[in-house]
Amino acid sequence: MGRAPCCDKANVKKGPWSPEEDVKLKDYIDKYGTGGNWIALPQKIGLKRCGKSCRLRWLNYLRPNIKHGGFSDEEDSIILSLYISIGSRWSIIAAQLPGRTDNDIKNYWNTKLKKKLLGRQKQMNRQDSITDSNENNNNKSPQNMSSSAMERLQLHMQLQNLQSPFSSFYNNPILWPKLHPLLQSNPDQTLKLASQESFHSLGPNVDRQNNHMKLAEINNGVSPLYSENVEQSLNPTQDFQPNFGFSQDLRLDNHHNMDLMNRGGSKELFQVGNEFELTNGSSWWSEEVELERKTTSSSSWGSASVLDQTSEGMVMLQDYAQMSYHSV
DNA sequence: AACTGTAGCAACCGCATGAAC
DNA sequence: TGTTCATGCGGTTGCTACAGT
Repeated sequence: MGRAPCCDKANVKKGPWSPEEDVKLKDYIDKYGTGGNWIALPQKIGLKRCGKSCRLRWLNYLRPNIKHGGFSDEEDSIILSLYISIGSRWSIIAAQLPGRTDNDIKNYWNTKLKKKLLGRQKQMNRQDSITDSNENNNNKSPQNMSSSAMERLQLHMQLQNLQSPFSSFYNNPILWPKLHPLLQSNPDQTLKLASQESFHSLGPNVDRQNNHMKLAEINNGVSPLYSENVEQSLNPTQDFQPNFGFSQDLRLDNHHNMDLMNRGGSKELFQVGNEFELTNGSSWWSEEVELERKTTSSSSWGSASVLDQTSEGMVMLQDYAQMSYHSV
């Protein structure tokens, strides 16, 4: 049995919204809210639109305090950092940028920021190829990586090795994004994340529901970087090795835009769990495990998995387990 | 002026998830 | 416990504006 359509597609209008439609929708929501039912909303106000379309229009355009365009350097930096860390979880990235929508950030990334950064990387690659033509690292050949992973690797390399406008961001914890303080008071508000994209090239034997282990649960603020039970939960063995992908469970506040510019020094909670898919074969995982182990005892991090703590206790996780390559 | 290519963006589509029944 | 359905999310599409030829 197929899924029932959310609306009568024959009788709904598609395409750009007219100003009249915008006014109707905005006026109604301003007065009565959404009523918790987007599907019924368009009928209530006489709009021939799908409820999903209304929701999208509200969230991306009509909602108060929405900003469009004019991304600042700091916003660029945050987007870049989070993209490298968590990939294309645009809603999460948007949650760190007040007034920005996931759609806006996604468009901005795809049309401008990515080109800007990767374009610079290409330039540098051309220079590098002159001097490094003899070195051919098969392990990291593009053929064996997903495009997203490749992108993230390139961006990371660029951040590490090249002079870039964002290098200052890496070295400046003040610019690093933080998570919403509400988490501290309501940790039950969770947002479960699973990177579909990360698993696109998983083999058929991979079961993303099982064999996961929590790599990190980080209590931020005055707490130590890792708690005792987290240390125990790590328990990495050489048997684990992700030939490929990962997903993440980030527990964080979902829909409250935080004011990045005015965040105070209150206690904040950032819990991250990585769910690694384990197969046999390469040695890449063992390297990763080693890096993860380092993270439990040191604030110095390798490039493959990066977890840094700022002087204020803020924690960043950067994970490149998504990169898919086999060592030989 | 007409055509073509491209960038930017709004909106749509399909899937995953979780709540309600 | 299984089914249905609303919601949220990310990928994709399609339209418009603009630049280049």
